[in-house]
Amino acid sequence: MNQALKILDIFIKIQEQLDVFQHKGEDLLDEISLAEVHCIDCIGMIDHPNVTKISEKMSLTRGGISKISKKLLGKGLIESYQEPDNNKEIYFRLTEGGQSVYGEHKKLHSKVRQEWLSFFAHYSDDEQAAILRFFTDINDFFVSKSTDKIEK
Amino acid sequence: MNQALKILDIFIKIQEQLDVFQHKGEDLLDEISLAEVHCIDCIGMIDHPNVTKISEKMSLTRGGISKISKKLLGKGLIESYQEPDNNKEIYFRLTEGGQSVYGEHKKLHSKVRQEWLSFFAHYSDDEQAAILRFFTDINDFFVSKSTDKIEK
DNA sequence: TTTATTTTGTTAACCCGGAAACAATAATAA
DNA sequence: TTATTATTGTTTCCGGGTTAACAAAATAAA
Repeated sequence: MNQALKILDIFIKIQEQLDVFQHKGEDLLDEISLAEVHCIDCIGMIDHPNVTKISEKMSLTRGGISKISKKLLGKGLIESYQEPDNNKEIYFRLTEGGQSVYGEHKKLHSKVRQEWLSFFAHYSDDEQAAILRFFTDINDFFVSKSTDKIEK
Repeated sequence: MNQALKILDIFIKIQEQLDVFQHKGEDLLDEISLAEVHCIDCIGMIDHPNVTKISEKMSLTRGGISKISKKLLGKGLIESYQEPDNNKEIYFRLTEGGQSVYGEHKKLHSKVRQEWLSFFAHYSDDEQAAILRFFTDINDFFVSKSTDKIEK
């Protein structure tokens, strides 16, 4: 079996298991779902975050974000505010509790990042270059594929 | 920015878009969901497939498979049978319609496989070796991580 | 054998998103 | 200005999955 076939087979296996990867088991904080944490992350990063901006950033529906933000409000992790000259848009900001979750998530994120970096350290420059090219190509492929869909 | 960091960043981007990849837009057959097609695939491949075996193969709950198989029965794509010496286990087999869906899915699968192969053809042997090592390592990592979880 | 335990498939209640309809507001055109 | 169009956020309904409880059957233990 040539290399290409082996890569392919493993790649498929990985895909199958990928859901295991995502973020599960992080146990960031019980009682807060993954989507909620991501939402908090967005609110912490976006300038004047509202439902629409968050939904775009998270690639979810406005309806979905509307529900999530409602929950976060209920849990006291975020609060909403409006600008005096605009009665339509509703913005969010993190409360102290939300800030804390935001910080925990960032910490965990950098920990995972560190793990990946030490993982990559075991590869030679040439190997890393090959992997890089591969991922660059894949990414381009996905981007072009997703714009295809938008054009449909 | 060194290579490792670049790979990492791209890898994360890809992850974010990965859901786009899975199987969406295949339009194998309207009126049949992705899970249903996968279920048909399992039933076509497993020896004496029952709810339990399918759920293990698909990494879904028995309850979930129970519902899906009910739908497939309703659509006439599969049928159930039992062995004379066992009144508990219920097995499935594909009907003609199910066979047809099974075949279509296989065809599409090999088409995708072909696309990936021509994709990999653009890489040198050394590059392919690096990519292969990378995926092998990742896969091992995932496997060990998931067994960790089982031990929990 | 009889009794406990395990396995199997189903169901009810629930959670999470998406799609689509909707009212309120803002932005644009006339 | 007024009228039309676009944007924003919410809500209802639905599909798809999980969890947990359950009855029926098979298996293991007594």
